[in-house]
Amino acid sequence: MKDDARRRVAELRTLIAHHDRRYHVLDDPEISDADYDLLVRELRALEAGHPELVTADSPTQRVGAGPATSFSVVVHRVPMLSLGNGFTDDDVRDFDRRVRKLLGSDAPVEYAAEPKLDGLAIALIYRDGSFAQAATRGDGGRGEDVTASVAQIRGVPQRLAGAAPALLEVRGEIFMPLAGFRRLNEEMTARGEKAFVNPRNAAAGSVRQLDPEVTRARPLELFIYGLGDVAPAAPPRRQSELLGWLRALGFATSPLAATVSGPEACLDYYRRLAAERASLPYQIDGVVYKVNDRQAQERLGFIAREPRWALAHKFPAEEAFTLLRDVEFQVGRTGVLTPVARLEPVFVGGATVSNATLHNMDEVARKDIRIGDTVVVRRAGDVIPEIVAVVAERRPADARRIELPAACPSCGSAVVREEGEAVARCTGGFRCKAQRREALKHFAGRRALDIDGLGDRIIDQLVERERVRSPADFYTLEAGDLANLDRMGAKSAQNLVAAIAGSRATTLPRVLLGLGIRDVGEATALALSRHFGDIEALMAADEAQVQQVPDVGPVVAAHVVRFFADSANRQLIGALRERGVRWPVVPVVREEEAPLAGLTFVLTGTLAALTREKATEALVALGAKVAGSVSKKTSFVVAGEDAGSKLDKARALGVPAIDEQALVAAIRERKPPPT
DNA sequence: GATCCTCGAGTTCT
DNA sequence: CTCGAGGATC
Repeated sequence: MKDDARRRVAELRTLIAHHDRRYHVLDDPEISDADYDLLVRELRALEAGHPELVTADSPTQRVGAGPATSFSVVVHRVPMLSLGNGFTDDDVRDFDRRVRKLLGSDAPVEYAAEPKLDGLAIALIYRDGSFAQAATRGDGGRGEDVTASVAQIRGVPQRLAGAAPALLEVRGEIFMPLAGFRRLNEEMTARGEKAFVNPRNAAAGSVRQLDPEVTRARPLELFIYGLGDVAPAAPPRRQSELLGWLRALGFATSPLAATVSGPEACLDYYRRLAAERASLPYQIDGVVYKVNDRQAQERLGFIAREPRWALAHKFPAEEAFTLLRDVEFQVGRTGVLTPVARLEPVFVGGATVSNATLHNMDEVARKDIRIGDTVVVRRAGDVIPEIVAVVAERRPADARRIELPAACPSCGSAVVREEGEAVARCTGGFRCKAQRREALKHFAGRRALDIDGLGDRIIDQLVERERVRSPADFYTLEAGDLANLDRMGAKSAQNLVAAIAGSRATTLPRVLLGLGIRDVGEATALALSRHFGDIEALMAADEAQVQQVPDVGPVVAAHVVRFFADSANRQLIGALRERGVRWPVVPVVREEEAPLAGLTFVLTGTLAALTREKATEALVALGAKVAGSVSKKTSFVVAGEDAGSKLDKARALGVPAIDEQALVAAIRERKPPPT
């Protein structure tokens, strides 16, 4: 019986891998989505019955396994980045100052400016001049494949004009003009369907359509504003010329694009667009400035996920007045008490807002917010509601001050605010139901153990009934325990049990994150895992040893050591293991032992064999750092095709330059390149 | 000791 | 998305 299960599990995994490839890689599925789901479900069920057969590489362990979400995933060959935001004139001047400082020049910088459309960012790929693929931005690294629906948009050329490169990826914005938006909403209301709240949602909803015919009927337009990738590479040297080059290939670009010089000209452009905004046939939410010289862009590079050579200068967000009815204090998983404003619901920035965080008591004091006040609300970045200010003259006589409660609203334990800290915390720890509930949600969350289907609602009920007190209790749940919860049938109870069983095979960083050690997030959990390899080594370490981990200082080290000194926490880890939670030992990368430790690389020019990302990943794995600009501390500059000023600077500073082959050799042989 | 950057934690709405 | 704070750097 057991051997049968083992055999069938292996068979199912092979089958699923095969169909994944047909679907995602070859784009030529052999079986229907429903049949595919059946295979996955059978595997899940078998794994649920035999947790010892669950392995980390099982398809059930993958995030968003299979085409169940109905759009397949596209990994962007060049990440689709977001832009840094500016709101004030000084933000723009600061941006310009930083650009000049980094370029080492005092000459006025030329910028390509254009309106920032309020639509949906899209990447379009053309092969040999023919439209081949469209993908949404997604999280920047991977998006959704929307090729079929985007092909129906009239502004998307099926074939490019003139001499098109073998591979071309362009980036742009799909948007719905206001007139079309109004007409569409009239039609939809007339048909008894729900209208869209704003043109951006309408555009996004129209593109994310499984039925391309629906997209075809929607009044969508497209402006292209940039390049993702091109091979062979021959695009113009300036952003402004690039737009002309793209137009010659048959793409629409913004007719309002302009070239300006220096920050004051940027601001003039901004004011001109702000004045014109109301009369434009589509919605814009700001303007974008890009350093016009693309070689200079290259030199400026990126910080985190944002290019240093571009700025989105946003128009002020739409604001609204409403009444602050009450303030409640929420308890987070670490015990932090957060004041949350309960507002008279108000429609602002495309959604109805009824709650807004006040962050902490300092913030409340700074803005002098009181219950009963009329407040100005906006959605920061058009997403998170925020109280901007109170309207002092409308304050009623009986407005109440907001007081930090002395006792936790959930468990009644004392609330303390450490000297010099902005936040107040409940001291109840694990005895506090609210902290327990939030800690359990964190454990089950996507970044930690990723237990699909174990959402807030379910956890709330399990905590309320005291059926689950610690994360280890999840692994004792049976279908019967779940089936009598609200909104839970026998079928979904079974699925959830299977998902919990599936989460047993996991990784060390996920477990470390899930434990909820103070100040240990995703990045720190990964760094700790790489350094110690397994949890026993970490538990045995003292503060000095934990501080050896990159980016871990005295504060974080103390939190880690204190966590593992607590016998309840040691027991939790034992209990998790006992109930079948498993993770492979992580290959230890000790900084001092890593072959390229202490070396800093700078990549410049176009690499042929490797992408920039791959090269960075490989170097970091070997203990090296990869920086964006050349300095005295740079160990090697890797010069690819068309290497620019970084190479010049390296020569000036006497930094050794190597070519791509030397880089590849260094990675392969795991030793520093010869100088 | 000041400054820059990155990370963590908490949050909203659909 | 925002704020605060820890860590690294100059």
